[in-house]
This record gives sequence, C-alpha cells and structure tokens, in this order.
Amino acid sequence: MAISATTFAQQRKQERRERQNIILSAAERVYSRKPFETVSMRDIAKEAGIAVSSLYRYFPDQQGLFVEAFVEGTRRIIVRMDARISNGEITDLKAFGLEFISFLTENDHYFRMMTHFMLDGCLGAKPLEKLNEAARSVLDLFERVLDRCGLDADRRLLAPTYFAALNGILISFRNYPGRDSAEVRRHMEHIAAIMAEALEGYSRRGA
Amino acid sequence: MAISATTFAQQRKQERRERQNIILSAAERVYSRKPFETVSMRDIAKEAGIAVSSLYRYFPDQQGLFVEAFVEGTRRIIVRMDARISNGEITDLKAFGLEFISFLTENDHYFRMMTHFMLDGCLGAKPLEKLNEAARSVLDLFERVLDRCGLDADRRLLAPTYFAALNGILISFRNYPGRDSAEVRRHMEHIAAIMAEALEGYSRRGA
DNA sequence: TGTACATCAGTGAACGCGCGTTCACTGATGTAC
DNA sequence: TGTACATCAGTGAACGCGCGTTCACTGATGTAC
Repeated sequence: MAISATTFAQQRKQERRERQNIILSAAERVYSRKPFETVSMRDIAKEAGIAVSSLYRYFPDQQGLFVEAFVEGTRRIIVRMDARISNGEITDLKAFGLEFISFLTENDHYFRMMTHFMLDGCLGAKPLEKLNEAARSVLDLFERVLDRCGLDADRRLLAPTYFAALNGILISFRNYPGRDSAEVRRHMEHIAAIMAEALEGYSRRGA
Repeated sequence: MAISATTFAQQRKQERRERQNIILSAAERVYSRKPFETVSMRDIAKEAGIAVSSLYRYFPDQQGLFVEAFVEGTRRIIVRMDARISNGEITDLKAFGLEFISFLTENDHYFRMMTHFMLDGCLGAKPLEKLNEAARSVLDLFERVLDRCGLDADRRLLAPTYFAALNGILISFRNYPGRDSAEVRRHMEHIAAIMAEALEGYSRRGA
C-alpha cells in the first residue's frame, strides 16, 4: 500500500514534469520564431494549445518560465559540445570557438536570452541561483576545452577571456550593416580564429 | 531685408536645435537613472518639464529620439578618446582598452543602448544610416589607435577584433555573480589586458 | 460496491496598468499691406 | 501705426492596444470509510 502510494505520487510528479516540458518546448518554438523580448505569455499558451492561466499552474511567473527555458538551452549546448570533444572533432581553441558560434547563431533566441540576463540581472533569488549555476557550467565547459588543448596552466583566466571574446564577436557583428548572413558568419569565424590563435600564442609564450 | 529674413529664419532653426538638445540632455539624465529599455516618453517629458505631446514636435517618434541620443553618446566617446590619444595618455592597446571600458561602465546607459541596437536592428532606413555612421566612426577610432601603436599592418582585422573583445568583456562580466562593482571592474581590466597583450603578440608575430 | 469528500488540472473572462501616439485647441510671435 | 492673417510651439485629454496576472469556476480523478 505504502509502496503503491508513493509510486502513484511519483507518477503524478512525473506526469507533471512532462507537461512542464511540453510547455517549455512550445516556448522554445515561439522563441525561435520571434525575438525573445516580444514573446508574451499568450504566445506561449497558444503554441502549447492551452489557456494562458494554465501556464501559471506550472511556472510561478513569466520570468520563471524564461529562466527554465534558458537553463534547458544551456544544458543542450554543453551536451553538444562535450559530444564533439569526445568525438575528437574539437581539439583546439579555434574549432571550439567555431562550434560555439555555430550553436549560438543557429539558436539565436538562446543567445538573446543570454545577453538579456547578462544585461538585466534583476531577478529573484531562486532564478538567479539557477542562472549562476548555468553560467558556472558553461565556464567549466571552457576550462575542459582548454585542458584538452594543453593550455591548462592558464585556464582560470583564459576560460573567461575566450568566453567574453566569443560573446563579443556574436554581439558585435550579428547586424553588420550591408552584409548578408553568410558573410557575417564568415566574418565572425575569421575573427574567432584570430582570437583563438592570439590567445594560444599568449598562453604558450607564458603569461 | 532679404538678409535679415534669412538671419531670422536661421535663428529660428538654431533655437529649435537648442530646444532639441535640451530634450536630448533630459533624456540622457533619465537614461542614467534607469535601464534604457524602461524609459518611456512620459519619463523624458517629465524630466524636460514639458508635455509628452511636445516631444513629437522635435522627434518623429521614440526610436528617432533614442537614436539621436545614442549618436550623441558616440560623439562624446570619440572626442574623449581622441583627446587622450593626443595627450599621449594612450599609447598602447591596453591603455586604450582600459579607457574604453572606463567610459562604458561610467556611461552604462550608453552601453545598454549600443547592445540594444546591436541585438535588435529593426530600424527605419534613416535612423539605420545614422547608426551605421556612428558604428563606422567608432571603428575608425580603433584603427587610429592601432596606427598609433604601430600595429597598422593588421588594422582592418585587429580593429573589429579588439572592439568585439572589449564589448564581450563588458557584457559578459557586468553582472558577475557575487562580486561587487569594484571587483568586477578589476576583473574586466585584467581580462582586457590579457586580450591586448595577446593581440599585440599575434600582430607582431605576423599573421 | 457505493458514497462523500479532497485534490488538482484546466479554463474564460476580467482587472489594472502603462505604453506610444494623436488630436483639437490656445496663445504668442512674425509677416504683409 | 493698425489690422488681418499665417506660423508654430506647446498642451491636456483621449485613444487603442497588449501586457502579466488573478479569480471563481468546472470537471475529472483519487482517497477513505
């Protein structure tokens, strides 16, 4: 009886989590269609096929939903990059940077959310903690890559440096005037390659 | 008579421009008090001591006013940096980077506007042109600095690279979790110094 | 097995708010004769 | 100098809209006895 009860309760929890995920993936679909800041609760509800008020059964408020969607995105990028590293597809800073840029231009809404959170930062305590954890896990990813590239001596400094540089590239050139998206992409990759080479050189010379 | 007429007309134009500037500087004061995205036309009117509808006598719409305020900020940073260069206060990439960071952390609202325009980009034709001109003039500033530092061989590539890197630093660390603003600033400066040294090394080795 | 009750997902309608922008109007100043 | 008219800065009130969020309610499912 007791066992069956907990099992039932667990199942309820599980089903609830699944419905949460349905909402989150609906949200993601909306984000990829229109700029993140213009996405409303009504948009998400419509995409998920439920009433607006139902969203509030699963998330405390809009910010809570946003943060959850963002954290999910972070998980995705880390899984993807780690797979590429294990594959042996990524063995140097440059390859990693290109892959990072690739993910964030293909998932532009995720990049927008990231910059949004970086710029605003006025969050409740619990969402903030989730966000910091996500940030930490991304920096860990960068450190893992540096280890892999044999640059582990400087990784505590090179990780944030390369991270910042790649973010800067993504934000600075995305709307490069008078260039189409293929040219922009090439430009980003070129600059990222320079960045990677410069940092590798810096590290090997010994800081 | 004809002369007097044109003079009068010119004076009218001039007075009108002055009133525009009063509005712009009121806007700037509001921006420095609260996040750029949350500033409303009502806020600006209140600060300028005029009716909301009066704003529309001087600017076509909100976007037009924003762009104008931004362009004004661009002018300010360029003047300031050029003065420091002429002074001899800025003679290497690192000093320039620190000064750039200094200006943009002290004028945070300007940085927010910049990232906003970089991210969104959906503007009318005329404001877009003004924006591109401003962007071009900032990149020119970077190229001038590179010349000054004796890195003119690579300036067409190093200018956007360093620009992107500094932007990335500013956006990535501004809300560094659990650090106060002095620590954040030190961290930014440290990373900027690494960046500068790495790029100088890269350039001298010959790309 | 049947019955009374608790739980909870889901809902449509409404609330209250702040926003950008427009409109019809006033009043002061300049212009023409 | 006086008068009729044009120009334009400035305004308060209103319009219409979309937003996040709440509320009272329905209906289905699980629980206790």
